[in-house]
Amino acid sequence: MVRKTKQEAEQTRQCIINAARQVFVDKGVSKTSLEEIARYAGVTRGAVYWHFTNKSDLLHAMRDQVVLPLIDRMDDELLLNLDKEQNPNKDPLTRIENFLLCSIEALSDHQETRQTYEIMMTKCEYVGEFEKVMQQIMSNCSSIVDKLEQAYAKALKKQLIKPTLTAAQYAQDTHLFFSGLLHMWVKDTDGNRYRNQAQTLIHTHIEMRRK
Amino acid sequence: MVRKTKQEAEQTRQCIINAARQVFVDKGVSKTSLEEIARYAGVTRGAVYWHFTNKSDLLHAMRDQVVLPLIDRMDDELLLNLDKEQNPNKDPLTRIENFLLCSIEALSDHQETRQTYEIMMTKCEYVGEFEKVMQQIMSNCSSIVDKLEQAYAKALKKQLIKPTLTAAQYAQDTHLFFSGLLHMWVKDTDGNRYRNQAQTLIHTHIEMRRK
DNA sequence: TTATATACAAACATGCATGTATGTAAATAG
DNA sequence: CTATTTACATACATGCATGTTTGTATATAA
Repeated sequence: MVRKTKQEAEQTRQCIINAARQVFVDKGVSKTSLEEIARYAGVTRGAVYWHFTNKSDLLHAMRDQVVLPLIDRMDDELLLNLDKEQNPNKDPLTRIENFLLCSIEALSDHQETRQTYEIMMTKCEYVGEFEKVMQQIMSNCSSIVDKLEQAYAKALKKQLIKPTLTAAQYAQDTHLFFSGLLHMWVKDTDGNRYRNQAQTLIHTHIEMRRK
Repeated sequence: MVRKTKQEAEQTRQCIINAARQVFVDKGVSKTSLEEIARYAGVTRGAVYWHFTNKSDLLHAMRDQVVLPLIDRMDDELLLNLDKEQNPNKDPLTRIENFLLCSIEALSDHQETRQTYEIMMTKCEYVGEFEKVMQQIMSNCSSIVDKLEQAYAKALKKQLIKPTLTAAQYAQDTHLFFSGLLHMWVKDTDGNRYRNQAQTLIHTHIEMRRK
């Protein structure tokens, strides 16, 4: 066989991940064999086992590829320049709204992201070795709540929202709303119930808080 | 072998469901064999195949046993006597709050319910034949939103909440909050982040709406 | 009372997924 | 230019889960 260069090898690797994503969406993680993935990617199981130690490892790689960049972007959108008054979006509430909108946008704009979320939410089982991922998700949620809280603290200072509740309370409620929206959005494959009105739902949620 | 009476057979059936629930929570649905379930239940695969056609059928039975009664209870708590003024909880907002509280209570009080939800949310794959369940869940969500909307309509009439938003908008937001809370509550197996403060979160969510 | 259906256990047949080991040609390092 | 990795394909070994079939003792219906 014709040995590939490093670049070509990296392509095959990515190709396998892409194939896996497609097949996972169709058949679920546990019911897809590495053989199927390989066939879909135009390689043999040999290639799969060369790039990944097993199916779980492949799934991890798939997830990291989508989730890690998203976590990075979160910081930018929610916190960056939050303190500087001269930035274009002074209003911290608008900033929160924007953060929520961007997250949903990432799902509707990028098929990879959308499919990966669909797999993570409805096509895989968090069990054994993979239970750690659930811990990661939970701790990631905590950091989202933290960032939301900082933004809401600013909103309180600027007296944009009622002072009867704390920033932490606003943050938790928004996070639960966001969490629910993500789940519903992903599961609403027809798009009728949630996908089409996500922006409105987000806007309403924020508007509800304004004095 | 000693043939069982109808009652005893029904016991075995329930026993198998209980065993399945335990093993599913531990190992996930796809990685548990019917052999394991049978062993845990103290029977053989023969019994399992007698009472259920396959693993999916067993999972359906497990789910129905928990979910169907819950759906019934929902109607009672949210809508029953909503129009009659003489019932103990006149305040529709309190009624909504109560509905949310009761739902969470069902999870913390009944292990079966909690485990079944855990399985449905993190230990099974909605794929193939089982994708229909996802449709059921979505349509069930719609009916929850409907009922919430009716309750919020009452709250608007009684001028308990700001009239700047519609009952439908309040309902959707509450449902997404509820949906997120359910997911987080179930996934928070340590109990530190959400399980312990669920009541507070719910109360805050409702309180945020009051004029 | 007898025939039949029930409630399983036990045995059988099959396939598929996994992991590993081996082969190999070409890329790459020195 | 040669030795050694690399990037796979192929072959091999193994096991386990599934579904079906058969056997059987007894509850139950008539």
